Amino acid sequence: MAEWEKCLADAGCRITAPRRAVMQVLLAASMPLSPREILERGRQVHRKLGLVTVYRTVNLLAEMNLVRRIHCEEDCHAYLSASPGHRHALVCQHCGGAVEFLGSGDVHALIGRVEVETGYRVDDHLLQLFGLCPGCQETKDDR
Amino acid sequence: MAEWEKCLADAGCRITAPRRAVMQVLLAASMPLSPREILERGRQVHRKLGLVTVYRTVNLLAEMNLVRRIHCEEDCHAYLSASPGHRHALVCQHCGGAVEFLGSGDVHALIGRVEVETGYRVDDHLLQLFGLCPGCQETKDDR
DNA sequence: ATTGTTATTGAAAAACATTTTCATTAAGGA
DNA sequence: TCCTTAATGAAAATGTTTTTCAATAACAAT
Repeated sequence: MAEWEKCLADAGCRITAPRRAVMQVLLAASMPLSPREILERGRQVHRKLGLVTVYRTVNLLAEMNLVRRIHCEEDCHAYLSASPGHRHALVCQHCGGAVEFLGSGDVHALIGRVEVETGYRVDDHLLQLFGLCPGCQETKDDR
Repeated sequence: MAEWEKCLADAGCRITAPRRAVMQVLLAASMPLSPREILERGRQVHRKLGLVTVYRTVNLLAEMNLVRRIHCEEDCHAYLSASPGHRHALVCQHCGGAVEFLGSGDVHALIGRVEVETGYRVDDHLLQLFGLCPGCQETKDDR
């Protein structure tokens, strides 16, 4: 039983074929996918998968932090499978490939500075980086 | 002539009543507003303002960095007037009020670290903080 | 000030994304 | 294997964003 299946089962959710299809697609993809893209790829695994189920599944998985929602200029509803503990995404603007990185002390230093500067108390943050992956740096250079 | 009007004029854009209404609303608001909210407030200034124009204006202003798009869980199409040079938003999760803060050395340190760790070249970033503003900290405490 | 050009506007329609509804299906404990 | 009920998928409803196009108004030229 896969790690993510245990998470769902522990939360009292059923492990169904549509959910397996969605998760399988996201685990296989190394880039953020929109609900529609997930549907298309997922149908190759589970023929009768429906778009409504993709929406529902992706929301469920996001709530459990098994999947991360990625915000871009064009598309704010793209999803990426999430490694536990890792918090942020770095997306290649050429090929769309994404990796995750762990927020470390530098993030907390920044938050501490801003708390002092503004008087706000910071509880949450959204951080994403965009750039070129190693492979695309060779191909394309448009800094 | 206001600063933002010079920006538009320099780009060859016309200064129109609808654009003034949208910008006035955003400058007066201290929180991110959705297109629909901008429409409602803007109509008190320019009665026949249309939603289509709000969309068009907000996109134009965002392209010129006069306005910043704010990404939240619920609403990824909220806009905040932007101070030049300041790059990031800090939003109060209780009252919606927002302030901007300047990304400083700590952001670059973080980006440098991630570039080394991942091999990616980082060209752009999306950073937003969420929390409680000073006023709402007194009212509400749900850390 | 007046005119002419053309960017901009707003209403309606189209396109698209997301959510709700509800009868049917199937997961998984008994 | 059966039963309960969570989950599914199709259709419809709801919302949001974009496109289209004729009318309007900014502003440069006069």
